Amino acid sequence: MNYQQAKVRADILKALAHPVRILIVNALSGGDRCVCELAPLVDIDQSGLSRHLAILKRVGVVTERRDGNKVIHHLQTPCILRAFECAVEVLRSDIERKNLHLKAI
Amino acid sequence: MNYQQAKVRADILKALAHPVRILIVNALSGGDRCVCELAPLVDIDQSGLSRHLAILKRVGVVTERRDGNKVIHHLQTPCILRAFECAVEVLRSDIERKNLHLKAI
DNA sequence: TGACAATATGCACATACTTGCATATAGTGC
DNA sequence: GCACTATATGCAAGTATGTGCATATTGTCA
Repeated sequence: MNYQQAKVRADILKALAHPVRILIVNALSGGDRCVCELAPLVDIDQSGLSRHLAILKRVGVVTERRDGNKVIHHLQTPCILRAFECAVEVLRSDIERKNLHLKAI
Repeated sequence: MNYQQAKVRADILKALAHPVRILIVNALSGGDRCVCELAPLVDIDQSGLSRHLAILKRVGVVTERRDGNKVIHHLQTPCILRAFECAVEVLRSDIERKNLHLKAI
């Protein structure tokens, strides 16, 4: 793998690597939502939420369509939920390993 | 999912979301390496490489053991390679979708 | 057209991340 | 102990990211 290939991967992961954006993706995995439905789930200013959504849209993880004066957001690539599962696996593995060290004391 | 749960996931993904760290993980997926073996693969200062490794170790993705005066690094949770594949899927899906739009013109 | 709801953007500030340089620490072999 | 190799850390500067506030834009409905 060369630097450019690593960079495009990093850009996608970076777009996912924020608690608010993870909450957004998680919510969208349960179905399409407009901004006003997402707002109560994330403790953040409306403009901030709009910006986080823009980041997810820029990398193509989320897409949008208009419905009246609402913009409906859609999780375009649900495969990224696997990246979250993978993060959980890392956590679990790390805790297990530390427990082992603890027992060894 | 609550904010705290999203945050721990974000911290793991953030640790992966850098081109140099992706190159490191990619190299380690082929077997354990010391810093001196990784250095030529990533175009960065030795101290910078050391810092990137520290970030990966902090979240438990990479572990280390000493061998003489070398520190050997080990990819503790190879499952994160799936996160990279997932990033590639996002890219591919995005390109396909844009191609469709192109054809529609 | 005007009032209103939903969403996006400009700006300014704070915080976090990355990097190189110099220097410190840890281990090896003489 | 000394010279040497491998790796880590303090510091300072540059860059990027996240946030709230105010304001702009887009669409609806009367």
